[in-house]
Amino acid sequence: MRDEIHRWILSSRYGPGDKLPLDKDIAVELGCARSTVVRAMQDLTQTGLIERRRKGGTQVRHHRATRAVVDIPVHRVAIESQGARYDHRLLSQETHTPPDHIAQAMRLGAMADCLHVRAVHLADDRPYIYENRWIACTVFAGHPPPDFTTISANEWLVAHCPYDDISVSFSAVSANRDLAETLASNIGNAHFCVERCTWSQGQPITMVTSFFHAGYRLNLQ
Amino acid sequence: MRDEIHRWILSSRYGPGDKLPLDKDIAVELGCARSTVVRAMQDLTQTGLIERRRKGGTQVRHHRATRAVVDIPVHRVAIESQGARYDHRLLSQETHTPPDHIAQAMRLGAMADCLHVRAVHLADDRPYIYENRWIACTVFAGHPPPDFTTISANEWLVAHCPYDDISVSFSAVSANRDLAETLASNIGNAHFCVERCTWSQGQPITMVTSFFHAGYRLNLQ
DNA sequence: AAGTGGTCTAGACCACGTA
DNA sequence: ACGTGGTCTAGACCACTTA
Repeated sequence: MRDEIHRWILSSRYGPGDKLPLDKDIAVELGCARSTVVRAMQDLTQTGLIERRRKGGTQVRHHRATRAVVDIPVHRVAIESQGARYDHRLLSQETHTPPDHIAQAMRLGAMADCLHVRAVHLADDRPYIYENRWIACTVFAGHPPPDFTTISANEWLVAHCPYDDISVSFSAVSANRDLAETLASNIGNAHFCVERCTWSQGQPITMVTSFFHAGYRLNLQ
Repeated sequence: MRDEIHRWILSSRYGPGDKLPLDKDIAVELGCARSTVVRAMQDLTQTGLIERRRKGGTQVRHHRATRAVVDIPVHRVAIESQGARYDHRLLSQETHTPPDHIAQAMRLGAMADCLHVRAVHLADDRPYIYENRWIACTVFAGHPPPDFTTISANEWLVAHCPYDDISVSFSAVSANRDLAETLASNIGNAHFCVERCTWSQGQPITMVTSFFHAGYRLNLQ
């Protein structure tokens, strides 16, 4: 039934900017319950095809945005699912206060300490991702931080610090000398870069910048 | 109520890999209808926190992936919403059969003709996006293709060809001479690149590769 | 103030996967 | 074959937004 409603809307019966009938009228028209129409409409809202406003009704969006879900698995899982052998190497790990732009992005209080962790993730011993991470010390809750040489910070956080808010951005960067050496690339090469910040109940957890090996491509659903 | 269920699950009552109670038991525990629990669980499935299987029950995912929604508006809207003046320039437009890798990505039948359109989108007269697009000729349904000098192909397609299936990928590329000139960049500069393919009822509509100006950053929700 | 979508209920039946 | 989640119904009440 939901699919039928989706087809009913999509079959170019309505174009960009058009106002759709009331939910209850659509329900009558298609011979189903209003709640079914509501559910179908909420699906279409999520995919970005329509806009709904209380009292304002439902419209087909004038400029439908391309909307897709991006899924970035734990690095180890991503590498192993390609059939490659995973490994990682801790480059450095020190506790200090992060630079301003990091603290700002994390919405950190002034002078809050972070654990700064740099690591490389390897696929069949070849550099795959260079990870530059800041972890709010509050997440260790007094306990000493774990040994990130045996478990990557990426994986430890996924297992121990569930988040309820996240901010992500993508960009392309040219490798400087450091990045080129870490990723066995060349100075100036283009690298795909993901920046992530996570929070739990308003408290910052971590901010990580990941640089992928040259030629990496991220596929969405 | 849904939020209450979300909090109930998230409050570290259950960790990665843990099995959750049956929907109906949660409903009893929290004093609400099962359908409410189902809805809340479906939300959490979408955000990637849990996995549900008929007969298998509900589990907290072992390795929670970072999952976010990416929204790429029509280029004109993206540029204007930054307060910049939008313009675009058609670079070329010809009809012929696309190279194999394009036809394959579009799931095009052999020898199906496409309109090949190349254009630049400008923000305050500065190159913002270079767009390399293939449009399946079937979408024009016999009519002559519109004049893409007055309306960009991007915008025309959004207005006239709703899609129900899409594939997107992101990458970083180094500018070759052509790209550098088109985007007023420099050879070797890193550019963010989006590749999109859309279909309607199984029929290919368009495949587009968009190269963003150097320094571009895509933010997700 | 009124109209629209948003959420919830209590129940039914269905579809899928596992045993 | 059975147990679990998935979808649907018919109805109630609520929340927001616009007129």
